[in-house]
Amino acid sequence: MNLPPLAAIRAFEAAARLSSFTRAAEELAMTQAAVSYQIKVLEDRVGQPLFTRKARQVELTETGRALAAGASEALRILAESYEQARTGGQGTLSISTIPTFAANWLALRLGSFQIAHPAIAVRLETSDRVVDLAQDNIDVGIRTGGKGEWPGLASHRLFMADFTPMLSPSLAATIGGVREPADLLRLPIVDAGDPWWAMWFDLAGIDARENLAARTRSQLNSQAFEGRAAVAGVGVGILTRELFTAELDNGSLIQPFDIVGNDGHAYWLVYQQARRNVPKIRAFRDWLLKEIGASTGMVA
Amino acid sequence: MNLPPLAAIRAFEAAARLSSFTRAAEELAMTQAAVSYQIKVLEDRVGQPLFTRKARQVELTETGRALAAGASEALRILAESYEQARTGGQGTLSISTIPTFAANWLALRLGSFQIAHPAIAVRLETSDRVVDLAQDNIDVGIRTGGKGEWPGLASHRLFMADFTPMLSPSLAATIGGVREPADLLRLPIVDAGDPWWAMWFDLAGIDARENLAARTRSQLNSQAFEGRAAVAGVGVGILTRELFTAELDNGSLIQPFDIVGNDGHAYWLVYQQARRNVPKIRAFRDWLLKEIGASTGMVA
DNA sequence: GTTCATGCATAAGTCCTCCTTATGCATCCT
DNA sequence: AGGATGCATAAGGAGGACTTATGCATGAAC
Repeated sequence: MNLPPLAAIRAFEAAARLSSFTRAAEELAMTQAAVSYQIKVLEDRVGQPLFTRKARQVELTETGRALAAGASEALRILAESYEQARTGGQGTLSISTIPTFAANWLALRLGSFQIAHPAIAVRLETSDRVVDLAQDNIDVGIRTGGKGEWPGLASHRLFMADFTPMLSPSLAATIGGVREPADLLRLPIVDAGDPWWAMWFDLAGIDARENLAARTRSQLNSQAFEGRAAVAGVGVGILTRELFTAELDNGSLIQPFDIVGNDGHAYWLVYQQARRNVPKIRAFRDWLLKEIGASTGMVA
Repeated sequence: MNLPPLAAIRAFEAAARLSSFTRAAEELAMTQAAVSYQIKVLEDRVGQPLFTRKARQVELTETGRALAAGASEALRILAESYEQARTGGQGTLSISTIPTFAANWLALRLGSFQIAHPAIAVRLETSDRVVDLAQDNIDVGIRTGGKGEWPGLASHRLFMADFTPMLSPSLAATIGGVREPADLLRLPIVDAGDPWWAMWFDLAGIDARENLAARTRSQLNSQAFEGRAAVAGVGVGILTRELFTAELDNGSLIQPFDIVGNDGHAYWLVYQQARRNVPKIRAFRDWLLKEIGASTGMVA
C-alpha cells in the first residue's frame, strides 16, 4: 500500500474544500506557508499540479479534483471511525475519591457534570487508600496531599484542606453562645483525638492540651462522619470549610471563629499524565476546575 | 473534523491486519518499538485499549476492531486515489540526451525499461545543447560534464567519457594489422581534429602532432557519427568504449590497444532535485542505474 | 523446573519532517 | 499609483516520529 504523506493530505483536503490555502490554514490552525509547503510536497509526489493558482484563490486541476474526492472520503471515514472509537470508549468515567469528598462535595455537584456530559457515565469508587490509577483502571482520583506530586500523574489542586471548628447552632446555644475559643472547651468535641484540634488551639493561643487529653479519644479520620455528628449536635467538629459550604449556608453548622489552620495539605485531582488527552478525563477535569473556581473564587 | 494522529493510524492498521507489532514494523520498514509507541499514542487518544496483548501476538479489542475497519477502508481509498493521481500524471517521461547517448546506448536498452514500466511512455529529445529541465519541461537529462554539479539538479554518474582508438578489422587488415600505436598514423583518421587524438598519442608516447596537423581537419563533435564511420571502414575513430560495446562485442570494431585516455568528463543522469520523488523519474533512475551497473560492473 | 525464543513496553537519544517567520512577487481593486 | 490579498520560498526551530538498548512476560522445549 503506497500512501502519500498523510500530513499533506490533510492540508490538501482543506485547501480543496475551501479553494484557498489561507482559509485552509485558518481552519487547521496553521500558517498559509505551511499549507503551501504541504501542497507542494504532495504535488511533487503526485508528479503534477493539483491546483491552478489564481490571484485570489486556487482552483483544482482535474487530477486534483479526483484526488480531493478520494481524500475527502477517506478522511471522513477516518474521522467518523475515530469519533466512534473515542465516544464509544468514553462510556464510563471511573473516579476514585475519599469518602469525605464524595459525600460532601462531589455528591452535591456531580449532577451538573452529568447534565453537561450526558454521554459519560460515572462510576464512583470511594476508598481511604491511595489507589493506583493504572493498576486499578481508574480514570481520575481525588486525593489529599501536600505538594501534589505523584510519579506519572498530572495533578490539579482543588482547595486547601484547612480546618476550623464548626458546630450546630443548637449546641452553641447550650452554653449561651460561643464567644471566644476557650468556650469550645466547655462543649463536647466529636473527635478530640483529631490532631487538628491541638493545632487549632495553638493558633488560637489556648493551651488545651490537658483538656483534650482528658477527653475520650477516637480515630475517625473522616470529615464526613465528623461533619454529620457536628450537624446532629453531638459535638464540635474541626472541619474543612470547603466540604461544608452547604451546611454553613443553610445554618445547620456555624463557624464561630475566623481562625483557620492548615497543615499544608490540599485536595487534588489526579490522573495519568499519559492519559491527559483522553476526552472523558479532559471533560471531567475542565468541569471540575471550573466548578472549583466558581465555588471558591480561586483560580486553580 | 477531528482526526487521530495519521502516522499512528498507519501503524495501527498494519498491526491490526497482521495481529503483530513486529510484522507491522517489518512491513512499514520501521522498528517494533516505533509501532508500539504509535499504538500507545493512539490508545491514549481513543481512551481505551485497541489491542489485547498476548504472548506471541496481539488481538484487537471490540473498539480496536471497529476502528481498524474504518482505518483500513480510509487508507485503501486514499491509496487508490493517490495511485490514480500518480499514474495518471505519470503518462510520459521526457528524456533529453545528446545524440550519441541516444543512438549508441539508450536505443539498445530502452525497450527493457518500457517492458518493466508499461505505463510510462517515453519521449526522447536529442540535442547537443544543455537543456534547462524546468524551463523545457524535461523530466530527466543525460549530459556530459566533469563534476556533475548543476544547480538544483540531482545527478548520477553513469560512466566515464574515456577515449581510445577503434577501427574496423578490415581497415586494420589494409596494413597487415595494427601492432603498435604508430601504426595508426599509417591509416586514415575519421576526425583528426578531435582533441582526444593528440591526448591519446601523448599517452602512447608518440609525437603525432605534425602528422595530425597535416590531415584534413573537421569538427564532428559526435561520437555517434565517428563510430559509424569507423564501423564503415572510413577511418580510425577515437571513441568512448561504453558507447560501442555492441560493436566491440560483434567484432565490427576492434580496440587495438589498452591505452585509454580520459579528460575528466563523464556521462551523467540529471533531474530536478525537487522532483526526485516523482514516480516516473524514480522509476527511470532506478532502472538506468541498475542497467549501468550491469553493463559496466561499476557501482554508480 | 530451567532455559531459550518470541514479542511487546519503555527510556533515552537523534533527527528530519512539519511547521513558523519573514519576505517577495503577482494580481486585483480602488 | 497605492494598497490589499494571497501564494511561493528561504531560513530557522522544535517536537513528533522514529531508533537503539534493555527489560519483562509468556510459551515452548527439554
